[in-house]
Amino acid sequence: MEQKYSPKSIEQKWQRYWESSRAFQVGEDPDKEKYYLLEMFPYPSGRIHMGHVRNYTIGDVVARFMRMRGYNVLHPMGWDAFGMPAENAAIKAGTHPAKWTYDNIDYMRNQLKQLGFSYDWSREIATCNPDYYRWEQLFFLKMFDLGLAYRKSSYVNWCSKCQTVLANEQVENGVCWRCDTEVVQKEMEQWFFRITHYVDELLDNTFKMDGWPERVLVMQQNWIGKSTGSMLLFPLESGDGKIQVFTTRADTLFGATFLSLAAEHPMVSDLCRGKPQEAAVLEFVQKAKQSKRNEREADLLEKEGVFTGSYCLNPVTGKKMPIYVANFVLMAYGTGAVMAVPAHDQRDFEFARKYGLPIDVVIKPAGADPAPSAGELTRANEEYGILVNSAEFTAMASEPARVAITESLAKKGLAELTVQHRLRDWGISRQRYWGAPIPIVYCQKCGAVPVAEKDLPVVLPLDVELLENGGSPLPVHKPFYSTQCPKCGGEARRETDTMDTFVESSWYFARYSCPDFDKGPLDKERVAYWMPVDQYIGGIEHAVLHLLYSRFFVKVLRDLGYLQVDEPFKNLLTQGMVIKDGFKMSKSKGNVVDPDVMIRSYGADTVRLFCLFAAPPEKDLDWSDQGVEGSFRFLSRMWRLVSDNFEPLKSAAKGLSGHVDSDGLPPDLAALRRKTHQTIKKVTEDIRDRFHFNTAIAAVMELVNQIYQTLDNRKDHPLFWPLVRQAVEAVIVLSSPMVPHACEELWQTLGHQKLLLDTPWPQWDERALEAEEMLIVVQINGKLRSRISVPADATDKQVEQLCLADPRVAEFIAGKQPRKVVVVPKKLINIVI
RNA sequence: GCCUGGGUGGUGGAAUCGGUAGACACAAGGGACUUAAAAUCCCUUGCUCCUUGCGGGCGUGCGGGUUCGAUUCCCGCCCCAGGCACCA
Repeated sequence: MEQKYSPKSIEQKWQRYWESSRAFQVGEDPDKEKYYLLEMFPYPSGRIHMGHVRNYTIGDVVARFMRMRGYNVLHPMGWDAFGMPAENAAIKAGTHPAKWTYDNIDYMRNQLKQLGFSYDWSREIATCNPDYYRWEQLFFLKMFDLGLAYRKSSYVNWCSKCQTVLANEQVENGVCWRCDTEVVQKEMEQWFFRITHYVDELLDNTFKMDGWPERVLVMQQNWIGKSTGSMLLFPLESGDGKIQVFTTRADTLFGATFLSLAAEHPMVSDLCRGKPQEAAVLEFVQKAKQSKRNEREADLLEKEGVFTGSYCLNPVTGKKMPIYVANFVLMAYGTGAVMAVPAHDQRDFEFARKYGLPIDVVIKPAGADPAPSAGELTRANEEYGILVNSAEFTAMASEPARVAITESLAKKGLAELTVQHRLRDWGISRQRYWGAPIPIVYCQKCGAVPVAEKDLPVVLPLDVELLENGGSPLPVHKPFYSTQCPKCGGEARRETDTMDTFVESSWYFARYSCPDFDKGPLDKERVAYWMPVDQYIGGIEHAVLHLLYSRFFVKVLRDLGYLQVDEPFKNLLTQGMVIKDGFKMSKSKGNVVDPDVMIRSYGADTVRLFCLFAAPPEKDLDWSDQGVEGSFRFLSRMWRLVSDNFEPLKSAAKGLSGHVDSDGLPPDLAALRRKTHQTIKKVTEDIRDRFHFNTAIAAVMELVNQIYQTLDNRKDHPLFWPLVRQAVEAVIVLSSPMVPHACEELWQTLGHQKLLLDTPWPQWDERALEAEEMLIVVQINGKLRSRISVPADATDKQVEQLCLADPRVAEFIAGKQPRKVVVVPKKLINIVI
């Protein structure tokens, strides 16, 4: 065999073999337990980056491990192929988004193959293919029928650079998640998916999804933002109408002295009409609407408002409450109207001070007597406490009072206990070209009419001229937009917006179970076999976006009868970022490491090994060129272990599957045998129970070190080579999910006919783990003082006696009588004197 | 402000159920082999003190506590990262 480890030829050899033998193709096998392992599919941006390499390496280890453990493993790969970068790149390069996308897919597929990932390539999906998105258009139609897809005019987030609307989830700190452009509010007609219909289930399940990281669940809970409170009606003084308000603090209702409305509140213009304040109000509203979203939302603006000239009545005190328009009230949350309780809400307090409005104290802190007067307050007291100045509710505690006050008003039809969520419906219209067309037609006579199912797919035309400014060419592409109304046959215009690309990624995982199915989106039998995904792996950046949308979509598909699961992903692993020199790898920082270059210099196995060894998967990984060298050195060391001892190893009779009894073995061979089995146990448990590949690799390295030591101190014994061979085979088998090419080659070189891939994962022998002697740590008063070796079967009492007989121990005790002796079996003894 | 993680040598990290802190690597220093280099192999490497030993003390962000024993559990702080946030 080759003396030197040369990954290039080995890796090509095995990659070709896996491809030609279709080694990773799977079908439904009712006799085998299925395991569906999925990594988040990439956007075909051009070439893969180290983040992908890390993500997919982690997944590949699990897939190969589970396969060797006897599961029927589905491990697919595909492309999240619609999206804006394709358009921008195509405009820049004078090409077509489709060509750009498919070229990138070809390049990146090849990159993934060079890394030796065990994908079933026969199931590959590209979401920009009409055979994929046609089903999404069908879902849209079904959702439209059920009212789960609807159109409304509303203020939406607009990114001027991307020339499109963004979902709430795609706005981060007031700027576009893609290009960091300031997002402005724009009133537009948009299509929405009614994710709020599932808000309770989406939230409730987060408390049961024990296979997900806590922090992702908490992020989703925060995003959904449930708050429990009361809906209250405040009658207008004029008598014609009521204003609806949501509050979590109905216990403070007796202290509500005015009302604040959002600038966009529909009643504002009526309330100020004909009043002396009208002009000032309209000017204020105009100004507020123009202010930028992040300025208005972040705590930057000073609280300002203007009196509308109208009053409403406090439903419990009957007092007149002036109605203001205020710049800090959001139309998007609750009803866009807030009852102001200056004594118990800091914003209202500041507002009341500024405009000279009354401050009525109605809560006193528990233990404070009497309640502080309004004049004494320097800031609002927002804590729960005991009610004062609240008629029959005085002396009640806040929480029961909140309910009691609401219920008492409910009898007059002025209140109800209710729940509000922060979550808004998902706006899916995008004014972009490279996406799935929304299957709707607008007819002068019939309005918005769904395309007939039989006319699907609505194919995105490829023969378009892209516009320089990035806007969509569809609205000016007559062959596309010009059509007939499906209802009346009259002249009509197609919807020219496309769907948010997150729609594609919300169900691709289900389509992998039957990517070739053409009678519908999902083949019931196959999808029932494979779904849900048993293990999903991807970046934390999708904690809310993709992972929430997918959860929603699965519930829709379930209710449409396509799926039988409630949640898509049973277990979720969110891997950390790849960092170099303290920063996330990025072109602007100039710290990008190109996977191609690494593979060329060291081979895929080294790159894989480094990604696994440098950190546990959930932590950020610090890229280190020396660390990569170290990984390569280890693989070379493993290679030499076989090449330097090739002849004796090859002729040694017993491989890993053979049994060797430890009776009568010399100590170093007994120790090697023990270490072999300990390593099998350690690696199995580290991968199976916690995905800690770094400690699994460390354990294999320890075994390699011990094999070298054993070889250095070689003594003749008939079982020497058989035991070394067992240890070496353990190294190869246990490493194989992580560095598959090198291991497969070594395995074959040692004379195995069967692929390592199809070799069952090794079992450890419990009896082989135990030594005849065990090392006991001796503590005196909790401090480490000595170590003694005792027979493995020694009782606690015997351990104690052996310990007291130890000269070092005797010295420390110095004849004193121990007050207490604690023995931890097989580990430690602590003598207290 | 609220919520969730996290803080261990020069570095990445280990210690899985309260039981030897620093496994395994990287880096550094010293040595062997070599004409030389690369590669490989061996030794040292948390800090500190002395009488240099099979030695003593200190040490897991800080301060307390529980325990025979705490990186691990409890209480109170500090710092870092992430999420939510004028949310009524």
